Amino acid sequence: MDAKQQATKPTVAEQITQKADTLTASERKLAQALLGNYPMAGLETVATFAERCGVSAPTVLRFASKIGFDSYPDMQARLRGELEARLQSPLTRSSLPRSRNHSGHPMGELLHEMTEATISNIRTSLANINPAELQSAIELIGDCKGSVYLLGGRFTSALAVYAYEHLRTMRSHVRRVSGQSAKWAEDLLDIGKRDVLLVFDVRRYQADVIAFAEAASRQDAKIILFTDQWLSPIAQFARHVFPVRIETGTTWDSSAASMVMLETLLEGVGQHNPEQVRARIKHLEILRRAPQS
Amino acid sequence: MDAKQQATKPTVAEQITQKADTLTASERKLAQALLGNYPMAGLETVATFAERCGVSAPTVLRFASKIGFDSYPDMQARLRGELEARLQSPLTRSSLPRSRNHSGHPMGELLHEMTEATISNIRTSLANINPAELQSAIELIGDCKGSVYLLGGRFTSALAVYAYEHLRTMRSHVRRVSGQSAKWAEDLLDIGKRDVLLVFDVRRYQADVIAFAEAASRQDAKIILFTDQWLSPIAQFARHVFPVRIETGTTWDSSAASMVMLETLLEGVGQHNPEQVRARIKHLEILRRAPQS
DNA sequence: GAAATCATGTAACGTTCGTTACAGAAGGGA
DNA sequence: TCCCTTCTGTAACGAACGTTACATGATTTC
Repeated sequence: MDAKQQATKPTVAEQITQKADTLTASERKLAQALLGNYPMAGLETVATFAERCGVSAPTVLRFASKIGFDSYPDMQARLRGELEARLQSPLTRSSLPRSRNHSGHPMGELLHEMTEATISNIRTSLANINPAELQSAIELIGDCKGSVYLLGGRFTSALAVYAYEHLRTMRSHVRRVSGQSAKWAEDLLDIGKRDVLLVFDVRRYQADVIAFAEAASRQDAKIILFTDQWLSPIAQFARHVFPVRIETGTTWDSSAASMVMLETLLEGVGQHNPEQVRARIKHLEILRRAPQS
Repeated sequence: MDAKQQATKPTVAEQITQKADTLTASERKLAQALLGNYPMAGLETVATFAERCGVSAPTVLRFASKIGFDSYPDMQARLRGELEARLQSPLTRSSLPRSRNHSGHPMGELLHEMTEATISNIRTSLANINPAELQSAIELIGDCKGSVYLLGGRFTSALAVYAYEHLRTMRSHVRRVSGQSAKWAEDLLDIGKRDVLLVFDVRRYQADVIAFAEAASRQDAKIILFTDQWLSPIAQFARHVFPVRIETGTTWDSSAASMVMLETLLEGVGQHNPEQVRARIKHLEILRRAPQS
């Protein structure tokens, strides 16, 4: 399940080796330095990189140009991308021993990989959440006098649904923004400064979701955002941002870590006003027992 | 470059954690973003980092200053050093050197408890799944000539929504049984022996969900059940049962382990017919690019 | 050995960066 | 509600950046 996306995009290192025999003496020095401390050396400034190799700045630029980049920052961007990918790849090449009865069977592999990748995501994500930030978000939802709106994208709408069902048992005035995005404007009408928008948006950030959040922000709603580590643009308008890992090395991104983070938040909201929640649940059960008005 | 990189020097992440409670709202957003995508986010320019988080450049500088750096480039240098060190020793506990210090703050406790409880649930649940069982379920969905129906209860409907969105990208004839249960009978009309019902039902097993599954079973539909360790009554009619742990010691049950199990199943279905799925996604993207008939 | 070609450094350009001072906005307490 | 404190963005500055044109030096070719 690996290395199917590399065919279209060669790495910087590959580009260098490809053009290796056309490089001049100074350029070879640069190439060796970069490959020797890959890719960190290429992330320095032109001047620094040049000085370290004992060449001039223009030589560095000619080098970048020769191996196929429009500009030096262009090359850096690519190096950055590779580095980022490399940093989070250790999740998949799991170092732990095989668990139990899974050995041999191909589906056992899958189970094991998904388990470890997801656990890694959860650990990394929640370990980096600031407790105070969580506390503030909990209070924002728990003490909110207005309405709490839930919104998600294509895959994350499931999280919005989940949050909706839980919050509804804990407090009144919980609304889910659902259906076709063309109709969201109606929900937007009511949103104001006393309201909170809990929005889920991970990569392939959805334009309609972003637009809704931005509009809500302009109407002074408080926004809590669940997103991935690269941050949805909504982060700009959000009061609280919770970035979680979503990559498992498989075809699709995972919402498991987001789910755990969400459940943590929900549990926190419940604990924030325990007696109110308990009273509400009790009331709800009474109404359920005497239904069909 | 820096020979003074000592073991005694605290990492940037640690410095952030240390000053966490003195940070302002905007600064916390920066902290969250940096820790969420550590350390890459901090290697961007001030302007980029600021914009991504929706704050101004000076706020970023005040942040860097507050956590103990003389300048922004100063902080970047340190992040670079950490990164370089990590890259040079990929074998020695590469990706997770820091288990953040949540102690002290009550929400830190909560984060930690939820993390560990959930991970325990996932490990236990997936370790006990029979790979052959998973394989069969994958083939059942992947090779199903009829329709795949999704159904969930109050809280598990979120999982049904999630599965629906994924399966829809992988194959045709995927339907979600939604809305008021009184209207489910209409869906039931179409269900037959060529169809598969993927149903989610955890404790406080919902009567209407059970009834639907039983009816579908009588009409010879194949049932795949996601439930908890105590097994929903639907297990009696189900061809494949996946029991997962849902307890976390908190007020509410958790769907996190179910989510991981579901994602594993979905990944398996995707891998089962990779070329078909890829063709379908491609087709879908073409249709999306030429919308508004 | 002279001329041509290529590689490289110098110097200057406009741009973008990090940084600072200051004024306005937001939030909390009486 | 008002005031005071704290927080935050705007605007301006110098410095450093990537980039380019051009001159110098090295190397090759006849």
